[in-house]
Amino acid sequence: MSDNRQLQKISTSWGDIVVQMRDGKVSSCTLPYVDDTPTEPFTISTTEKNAIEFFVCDTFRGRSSGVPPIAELQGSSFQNMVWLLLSKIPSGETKSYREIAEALGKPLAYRAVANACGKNPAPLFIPCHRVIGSDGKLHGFSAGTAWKRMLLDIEGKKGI
DNA sequence: AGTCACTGATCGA
DNA sequence: TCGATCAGTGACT
Repeated sequence: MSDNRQLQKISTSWGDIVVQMRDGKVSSCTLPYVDDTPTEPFTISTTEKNAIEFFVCDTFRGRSSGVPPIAELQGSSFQNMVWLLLSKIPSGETKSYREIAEALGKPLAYRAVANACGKNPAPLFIPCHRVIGSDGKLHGFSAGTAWKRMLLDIEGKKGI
């Protein structure tokens, strides 16, 4: 099992997005933390020379190109189920923490769902930013809600 | 036992 | 209306 690891950086005005690959699959994605009210407008610079960059670029354009293969996720069974559901939310749509919990057959586990979202190893690739509160508020994002707000805005959910 | 990226209810301004 | 506050909830450390 010679794991063929590879790091990929994508530079943006908010800092570098670092994607870690293993055997050609995405195993994690790290976004730099940004304050809730960034002064800097978001810009991204990449050559889109491979599938990862292409996907990330498309994401920030509000398009949903094919999601690159994601490595097997190492979380608890509950977390894996949450992450699987998240990955099925299409671009431009949102779900509430409670809807996810209900889909898992545990409507009262919304708090746990939120926990799992926060531990999502690959934001962007697993679209945890499309999960918002049932009151329509963003509530949180591991790398700062600025990302969440921007992504939803780009994907067509204006004014959240 | 304590921590949460929640939710629904309640209360005061 | 809109906020702050509170209790209840489940998974995880």
